[in-house]
Amino acid sequence: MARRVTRKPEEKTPDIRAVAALAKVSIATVSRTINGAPVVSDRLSKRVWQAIEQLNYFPNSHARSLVSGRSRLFGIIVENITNPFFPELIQCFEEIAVAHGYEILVSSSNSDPAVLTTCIRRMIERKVEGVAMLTFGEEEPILDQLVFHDIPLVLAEFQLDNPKTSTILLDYKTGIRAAVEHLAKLGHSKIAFLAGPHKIHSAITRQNDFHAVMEETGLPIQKRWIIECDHTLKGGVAGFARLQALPEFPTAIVCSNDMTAIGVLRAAYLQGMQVPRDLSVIGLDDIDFAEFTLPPLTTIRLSRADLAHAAFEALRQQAEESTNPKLQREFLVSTSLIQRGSTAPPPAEA
Amino acid sequence: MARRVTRKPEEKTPDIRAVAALAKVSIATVSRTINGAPVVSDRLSKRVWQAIEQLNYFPNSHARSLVSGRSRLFGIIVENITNPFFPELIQCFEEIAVAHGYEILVSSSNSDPAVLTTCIRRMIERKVEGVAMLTFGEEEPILDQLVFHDIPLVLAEFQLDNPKTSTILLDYKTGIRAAVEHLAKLGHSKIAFLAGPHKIHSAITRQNDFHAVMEETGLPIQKRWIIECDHTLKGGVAGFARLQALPEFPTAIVCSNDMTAIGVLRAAYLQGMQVPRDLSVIGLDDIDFAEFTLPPLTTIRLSRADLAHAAFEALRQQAEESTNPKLQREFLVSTSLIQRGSTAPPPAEA
DNA sequence: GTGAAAGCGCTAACAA
DNA sequence: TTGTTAGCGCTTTCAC
Repeated sequence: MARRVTRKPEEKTPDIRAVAALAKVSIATVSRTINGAPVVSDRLSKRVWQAIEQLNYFPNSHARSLVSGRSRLFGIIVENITNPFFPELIQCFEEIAVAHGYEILVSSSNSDPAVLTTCIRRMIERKVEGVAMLTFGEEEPILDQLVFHDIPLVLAEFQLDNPKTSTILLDYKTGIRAAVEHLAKLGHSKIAFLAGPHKIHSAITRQNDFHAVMEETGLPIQKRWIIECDHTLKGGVAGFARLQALPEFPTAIVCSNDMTAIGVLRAAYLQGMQVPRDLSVIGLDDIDFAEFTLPPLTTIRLSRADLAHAAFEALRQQAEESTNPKLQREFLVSTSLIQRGSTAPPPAEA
Repeated sequence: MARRVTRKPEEKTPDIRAVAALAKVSIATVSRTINGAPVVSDRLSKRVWQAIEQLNYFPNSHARSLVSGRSRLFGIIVENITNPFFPELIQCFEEIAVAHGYEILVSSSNSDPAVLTTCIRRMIERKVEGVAMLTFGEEEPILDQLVFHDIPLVLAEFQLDNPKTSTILLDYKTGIRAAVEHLAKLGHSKIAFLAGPHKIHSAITRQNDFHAVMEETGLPIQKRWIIECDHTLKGGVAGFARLQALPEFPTAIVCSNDMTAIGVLRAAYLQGMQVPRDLSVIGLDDIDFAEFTLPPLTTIRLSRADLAHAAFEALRQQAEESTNPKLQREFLVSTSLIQRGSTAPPPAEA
């Protein structure tokens, strides 16, 4: 693998000058070689690479960033890294970024404005070339700082009147429509929706889209069956309990995310209800785990890869082609229904 | 919340000189004020802060790092960010780091040496002041680069003969002993172990510790019941199947991590086996989800908070007190048994 | 195609 | 207590 490298303690870590001296060229030539400037002759380039190898030289990115004005850093802020959806998203985003020579700074805001404020401050100080905020709520004033510092921004489902801000539109409707139609076809009409926290934009969109689709499909909407939860497993359990406290119980539950659905699955099991015989459950996200619940979860897939690609591409364009007049400012990511084992016809009327 | 900030497009983002000019002081005074040097008079300090506020100035961390030689960055490399244990760990580590004014660079190595190599390169170029590698395998030659560049390192269960490398010793034995004794007390003697991938040091340690504890306790060890899995849910399912293919089946399974145990739970359920009536299962890690499996998972807790604290403290000491002769080079993190619902007495002999 | 030199934004040594 | 100044390690003109 990597050859073993050693260094005498008295030698300082090598810099560009050391490389230049060893290769008997100027530091400008070393810089050009490293950066792949097309002008360097093969002869010198080879000498330089040899010296770099021999000294085990690594360029100092702070110096590079300082002089070039480019940090090659993107920030990504998620709401809660503990929700499995996000690690999967971050993993994708990081892979793409690294493949393009960027680094990422990850932060979990936990929907706490104070945390978010400092994490945006840190990103500005590190001179990130863009920030992706894929779930967020009432934090517009905080975003001002990014705008002020001319930092490109990509948001999910939120437009900002700023040339450096792009938006990813999430077409939940397609997936939710497929889900509701799937349920309708199975014979369900009593369908509840366990929503995400209303302080998060995407949670509201999901709820609204569910509402709209139900109307479209001509299914009855019971307001009491639309319940705000918090996108956690515990929240799903609690939502299930609130549904049970009602005079009438639905035959199917659509959840705003998979964790909520997993909570419902668990609660139903503990109540002696059998899914999908007694109750159909549909999630949203299609986290890796959804395939392994009991029964396997029917869910609306929101592709992390698509989302990560869109977010990265939005930022990359802003960072590298900001002068391009026909820069893409809107991206669309779609959703689709993944049918697994948690849906079935409703039980015969009692 | 944050006051709304705006700026005319023609103004460039403010630097330390702009602040100095507005506050009518030298840039040195601004620098001292920001860094809390004790010498600045209240009068000037107030003027400086006012100017900073008014201009909405954020110091450039690249410039700071370059001249001070301190990046206030730590790297953390995990094996697979998709295993829920790691996001929980990262979350803790980040919180502590930010509270101490550090930033973190997260990377997932996926046990791929090539990925690891580039991620270490990136960390060196960013001049991280320390790297935490909490799970790793045969990557010693790659670590040489960090040693070469004088970067402090903290490893789990692996000693490196280098003054800047600290070690976190994980006392799995205490937890595993409690688990095995718990099973023994319930009447189990046929105990299998589903190990993690042998290319990971900690997986081998866990297996060895299980082996040692079984001997200590005087329980019979069946070599065929010690099976290498891969720390994933699917791996647990596969391990369960391999166990079933054997002429005799154990009455209890201890797993090298919780994901494996969750796989076993699932496989058992699908085989019509009831846990814990027909089979007892014990995990290791105590991820958040362990509480919510069906039945709730009895597991050996490895505190993420403790681990994150130890890792951070090791790096912080190295970064800030490297001259301190009695710097702590070894840290111990313990484990303990969390009894939940997946263990019970073995079924009566057939 | 190559080198000399200016300077990115800041900290720290030294002077006052 | 404050200001002046030299550089941190590099990229990028601008000459040659």
